[in-house]
Amino acid sequence: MKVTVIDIAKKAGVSQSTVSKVLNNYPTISKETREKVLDAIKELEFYPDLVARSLVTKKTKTIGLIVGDISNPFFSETAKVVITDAREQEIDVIISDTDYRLENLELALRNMVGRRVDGILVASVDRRDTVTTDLAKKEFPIVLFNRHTDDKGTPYVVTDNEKGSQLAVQHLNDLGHRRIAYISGSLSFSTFHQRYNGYKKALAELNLTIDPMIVYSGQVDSEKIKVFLKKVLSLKNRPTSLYAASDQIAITVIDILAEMGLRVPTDFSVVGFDNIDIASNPHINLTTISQNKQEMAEIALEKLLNIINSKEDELPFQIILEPELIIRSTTKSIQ
Amino acid sequence: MKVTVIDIAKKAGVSQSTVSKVLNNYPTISKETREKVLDAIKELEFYPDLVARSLVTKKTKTIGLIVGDISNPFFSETAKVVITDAREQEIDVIISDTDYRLENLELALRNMVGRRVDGILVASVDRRDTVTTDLAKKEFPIVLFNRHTDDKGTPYVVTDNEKGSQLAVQHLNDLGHRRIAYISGSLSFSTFHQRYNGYKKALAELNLTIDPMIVYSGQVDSEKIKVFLKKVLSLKNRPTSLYAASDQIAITVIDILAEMGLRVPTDFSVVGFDNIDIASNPHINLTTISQNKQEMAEIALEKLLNIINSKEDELPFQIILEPELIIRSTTKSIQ
DNA sequence: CTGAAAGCGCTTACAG
DNA sequence: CTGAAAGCGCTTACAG
Repeated sequence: MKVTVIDIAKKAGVSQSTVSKVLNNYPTISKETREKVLDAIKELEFYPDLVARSLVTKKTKTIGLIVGDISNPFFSETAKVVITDAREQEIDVIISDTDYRLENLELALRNMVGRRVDGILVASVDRRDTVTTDLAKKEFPIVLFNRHTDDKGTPYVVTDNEKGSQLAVQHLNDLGHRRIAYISGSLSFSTFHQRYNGYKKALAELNLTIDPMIVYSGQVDSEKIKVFLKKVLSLKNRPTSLYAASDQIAITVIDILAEMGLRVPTDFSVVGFDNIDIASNPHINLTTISQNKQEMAEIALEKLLNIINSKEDELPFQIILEPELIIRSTTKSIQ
Repeated sequence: MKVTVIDIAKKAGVSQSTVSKVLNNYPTISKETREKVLDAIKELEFYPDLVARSLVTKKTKTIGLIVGDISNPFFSETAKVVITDAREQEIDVIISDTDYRLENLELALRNMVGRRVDGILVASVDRRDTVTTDLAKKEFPIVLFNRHTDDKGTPYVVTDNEKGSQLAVQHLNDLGHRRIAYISGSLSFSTFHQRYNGYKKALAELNLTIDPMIVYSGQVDSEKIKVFLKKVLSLKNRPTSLYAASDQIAITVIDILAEMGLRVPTDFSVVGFDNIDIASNPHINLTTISQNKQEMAEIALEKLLNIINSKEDELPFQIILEPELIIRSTTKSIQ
């Protein structure tokens, strides 16, 4: 029923090893035998069993990619780069979606190791995670991107998030804003943690007061954001602008402000972070901090493949990319 | 170095087969031996090699998912459902991105078969593809969703696209529009082909003229759309509305109209198709035909797993889901 | 240039 | 209830 290397060998009148050798392009095989074998392969429609091959070569030509939420554009846009680039090297990618939960991350990691993937790329690691570090210590090929762990034991490539926040705050300050609210997702992610630090640092440098009343971090569903915005806008000393630690949050904020009858940027300025595709849509046209996601994903993959092929000696490395301020039309100078 | 079932056997003082049996929860194993083995497993941090297991069980607990473009929200939102639901059954998913090209689709299919995935889900098949049909004929578990091939030889679950177009055209007609332009992606996809047919059919039923001048199908980058719109709007008998066969196209259209100084819906009405997440964003608020993507993906996966477990006898099946008109604010009655 | 043999790390009849 | 042995489908030293 199923065609194996043995069937090909019989058909071509050669040994099993010879078949294997033409499959793997051994240079020693003579032209005639190679052709006999190739003919048999074509005739019997033989496709080598990659599972069996993996068992002996110890390579699966598969890598794992762990994301927080594949339906979030940030992750799907970076996944695209990883999948496409990996394909060029005939590598497949298994995707795991953690829903941003630490336990799911750890499950995914263990599962992928059991699957014997050649390496793992983690786009959404939790600061507290230790499993990635354990793997890195055991010299299992693993690279983090976007986020890293507190212990910094695993190689990573990220954007300079503090710097990003400074660009955002500076921009608002340049426009005359002195009260700048802040919203971010959970501080258990290094991205949000650093953007938060950068926000505070930038305020301090500009001699602006850090007011906990206009700062929120945690779950960022639209209900929670609404409650926060209502509170903030009812303050007597209310802010004139807001820096959101992601474009998704920024867009939600703008929607809610619209519902509340506030126009952006006339009544209120908003800056996002990420520069996802939709941010440049003319209807949204969000001022944001751009991270070069594609480059980040490309580098992470390239480095991972280097590690897999033992071409990387200085581990763990840390690559930090520059963010960039992109001014569009959700920020405006204060009157 | 690497811990195997043999190491566990030695450590626990039992045979290799016994270790395997506790790993696979054979009921015959006595409590004491089971515990000895479990202890050894824990102590040596043993994780069974899933590649070796697959070679003998003939199951990889992996399925393939082939999409046209993972960064397109339609695909990433359905991928999310597939990945999450599969995980609950301890199944991993390998994603392939074809960039909508037939040759890439066929490469991906052959590769996945070589990888011995247990089954394949194709979200973006080409009408002309025959590889999927060949696989289905050989009883390889495969289910198409969203799009199907012309030969209908492979089971699929899709939306009633003709019906969707009829809902869109009817809605515009109800608002008084008599000249309705149409844009869609390549007709080599059943989705666009059927939406196109539905569009013509609906016009015919309403006794409206089908004017090839205001119809476009093919590549849908924003340049091509711009050229088409310019041409259409310079017609003396210019249309008052447009039906776009996807939300992404509709959003691009609205952007271009804005650039050209036309307001939607005051000057021009637009209907999309898909109801992707961003369509309901207050800044876009697109009137569209909703397909229940999540349900579609869920059913496709469920059916695929049924086929894998030989619980599906009537093959190929065809499941057709109902589309729904969602009226938002990009359509308006004509004065 | 080709082939016989061993082995990758599991599972699964089968025997006891 | 447990174990010896064969086998899944390949690749890879090694010998010739």
